Amino acid sequence: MMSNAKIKNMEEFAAVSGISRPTVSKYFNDPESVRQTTRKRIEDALAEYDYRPNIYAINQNRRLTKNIGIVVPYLVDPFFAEIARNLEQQCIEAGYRPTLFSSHGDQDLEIEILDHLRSLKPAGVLLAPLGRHSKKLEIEKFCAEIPTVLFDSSLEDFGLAFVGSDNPQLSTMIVEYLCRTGEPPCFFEMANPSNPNANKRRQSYIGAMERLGHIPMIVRADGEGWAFEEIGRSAGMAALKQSNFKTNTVLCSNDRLAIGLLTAFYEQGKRVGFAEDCAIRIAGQDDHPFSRFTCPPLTTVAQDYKAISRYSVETLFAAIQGEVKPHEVKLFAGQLVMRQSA
Amino acid sequence: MMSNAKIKNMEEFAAVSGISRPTVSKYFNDPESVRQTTRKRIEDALAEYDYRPNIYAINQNRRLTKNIGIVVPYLVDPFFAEIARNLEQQCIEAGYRPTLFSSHGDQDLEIEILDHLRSLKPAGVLLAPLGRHSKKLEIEKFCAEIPTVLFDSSLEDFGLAFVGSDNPQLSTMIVEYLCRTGEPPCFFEMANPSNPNANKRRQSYIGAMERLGHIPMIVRADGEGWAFEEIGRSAGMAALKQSNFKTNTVLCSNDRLAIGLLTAFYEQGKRVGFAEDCAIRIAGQDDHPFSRFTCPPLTTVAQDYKAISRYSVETLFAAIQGEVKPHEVKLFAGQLVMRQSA
DNA sequence: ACTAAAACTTGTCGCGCGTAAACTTTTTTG
DNA sequence: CAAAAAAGTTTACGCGCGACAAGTTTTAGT
Repeated sequence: MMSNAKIKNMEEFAAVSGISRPTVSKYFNDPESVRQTTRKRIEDALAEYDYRPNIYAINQNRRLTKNIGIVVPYLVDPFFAEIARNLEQQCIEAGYRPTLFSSHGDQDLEIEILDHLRSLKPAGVLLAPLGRHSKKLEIEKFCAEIPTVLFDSSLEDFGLAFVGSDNPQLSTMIVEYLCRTGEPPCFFEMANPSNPNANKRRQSYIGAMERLGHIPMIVRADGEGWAFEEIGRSAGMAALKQSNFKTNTVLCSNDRLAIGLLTAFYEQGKRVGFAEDCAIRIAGQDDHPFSRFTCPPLTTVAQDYKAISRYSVETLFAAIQGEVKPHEVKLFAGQLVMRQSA
Repeated sequence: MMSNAKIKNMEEFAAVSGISRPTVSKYFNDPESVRQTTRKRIEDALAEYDYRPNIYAINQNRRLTKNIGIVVPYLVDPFFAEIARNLEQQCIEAGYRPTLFSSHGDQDLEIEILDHLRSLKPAGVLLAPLGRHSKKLEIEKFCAEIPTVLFDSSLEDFGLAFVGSDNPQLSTMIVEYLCRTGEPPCFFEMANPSNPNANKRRQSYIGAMERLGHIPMIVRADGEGWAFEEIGRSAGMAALKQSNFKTNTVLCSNDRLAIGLLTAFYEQGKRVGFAEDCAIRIAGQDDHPFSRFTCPPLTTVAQDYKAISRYSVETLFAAIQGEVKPHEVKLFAGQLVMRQSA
């Protein structure tokens, strides 16, 4: 059926479809905007001839493209890969073209990505900043230029909105659970957390412990970068040898640290879990995609991935379509995921 | 220092830099192609005025863009995220603009991505196809149109080259290791593997076992899709209950399946490893980023990520720069990674 | 059936840049 | 220092499409 005549541009395509070029152009911008009969004629021609409008010519002339930038700090972390997948899907469903970028934990790369994004003239950007290391001024400038929704990790009140998890709620919930079912937890975190969520979680841990009449016990892991599992393992090993965990329960700042800590305990021959013969209980925070498959499976509090990604996209599109709102902070509650590690 | 005068286009920028527009254009295409003195004048102006050529106007007029498409089947798998990261980095170093796409295990999405890629007019594409499910004809057509290097998973002789691991070598090495150090391994794989590598690994397992005088024992896991861990866990559980593993050693078709199987054994209270008190040995194939952190850490054969990504990029760029070679198959050897699981 | 609104047509301009030809200036070279 | 080579300038065109104005046809509403 497909005719072999090659269509070079919209002019030629308009000719073979029997419709004028401006109308064809209108169709490609929004198929609903033309009459049913002309729409059919165009789509018949589309079925017969292989033509697609030149995306560069389109974007050059449209003030706003249909591009959406998605930037995550570290794509090798399946947590971000999973969120990115959700975001991508929802952008496509809304008729936009998402482009995915990862800063790979490098703040210079993050700025380069924003720079590249600028020249892409996106309709909007969904940005999970690196956190503590992000070059604030440059990001602020970017948010002022291009409609941007921040997620996962907030940066002051930059952008249209911040969408993330209610860290105090997450941490409080798991602290209370751990206290209710055994010894109060120590808190295991990185000494220099690259993510502001870490600070909120520490504060929430301290608050929850004090409310329950316990003394907060914080164990800090040395190490830089985004290799959280390895940091959790090596620093966990060190803490173990120095008996830094004062109770038989450890709450980790995030699941990846917990995964590393599980390995450390395994290597020391200590059983982890709530059973009789276990030496220690370990819990995480995030519900990382792999947490269900650790040994023992990791008890944690789940972030509401879907709600976060859905609300981020909705907020961005509302703003793109002209809705004006003051900066909003939207936090979603987490859910306790009880498995065998605690 | 930065002047606040806004530069709209190359015309204006040429004016303020005191150089003619064609020369400025030449500079942006290749800074080396202009005289040192004029280069300095342009770069001085660049430092003072904030101007970047419009990428859409550039790409509309250049027959070939500087875009490189990177397509992986499933980005939530850190294995692919890691390879993608390497590929990305090398493209950037070579002065190209990589764009990352994930098929998310969906063959229709894979075709859509290729379609979108076509309209991006990339200089080249690095493609890890979905495997068995990929719509061959469409991919073949794509490879014929655009310089494409296939990696990880081959599809006949499509594209400029296939770059991957020497699966027979990988499988043979680990089979020999397992046989040397204990009972010969059963082989645990998905009943309908979505990836052709799985078939090669099964064949290699069978060959290696026969050469060593053992009878191959294959256990097949039911399940569809890319949730390998869950398939490994549930099917592993079933196989365990039905005593389908005839020896105390299991070689898994890939690490993610092994990770799920570890969980199944854990849930059944069976210790995994080579120690005296262990019920079973489990080994994987790939050296997944998380394999070092499973409990016990997973013995596996490592794919040479770096070599694969480097050679893929080099081959693509050689072709882009005009080098003509017949279709090449480049396989890299793996390395035994001995940990505690086997 | 008549009228107004909606949709389409023709024609024309401009976006920002690549590219090429013809000419001029600067640099290199023997 | 003259001649050749290299680099830069001027001028002009074209890429494929969005956008708009003015006129024409179709549709919807009474």
